[in-house]
Amino acid sequence: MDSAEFHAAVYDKVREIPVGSVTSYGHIAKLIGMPRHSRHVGQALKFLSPQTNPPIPWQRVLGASGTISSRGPGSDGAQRQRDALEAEGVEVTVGRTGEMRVDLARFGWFPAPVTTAGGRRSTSGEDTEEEDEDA
DNA sequence: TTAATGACGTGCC
DNA sequence: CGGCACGCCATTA
Repeated sequence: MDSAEFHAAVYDKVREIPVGSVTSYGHIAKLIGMPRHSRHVGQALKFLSPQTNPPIPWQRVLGASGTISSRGPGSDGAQRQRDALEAEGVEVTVGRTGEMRVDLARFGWFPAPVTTAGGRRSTSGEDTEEEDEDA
């Protein structure tokens, strides 16, 4: 798979994230069949954000713990991401160290991968997890 | 060709 | 929960 196709795949998946929901780089990587390329997903987003026509909702992609990546102190990207998320109705909390994170139990969006063959994970039905958690 | 980097993830303390 | 170390891998120096 070329970087171009990788970017396309990432773009396609990220675009599927429903409004008001978030997911992790790692999950995107899994969805496109490359669970070890979590870091490259982020790179793809960086590469795509300024040039995709229907703007890619990169703000809906966070770290595996629901934490927003720093992306550099000088860059306000993280701040913009938080703002964009809140604008969509996603609750963003800030810790002491200024770390911003989202409650994945409430806003997380983790569809099961296709699991072509050999992959354990029941092909029939859906995975039994998450679902509505109301507090 | 080797070394370093990074929008990450997981295991440990 | 906070912080730290190690593993992954394509890209870049």
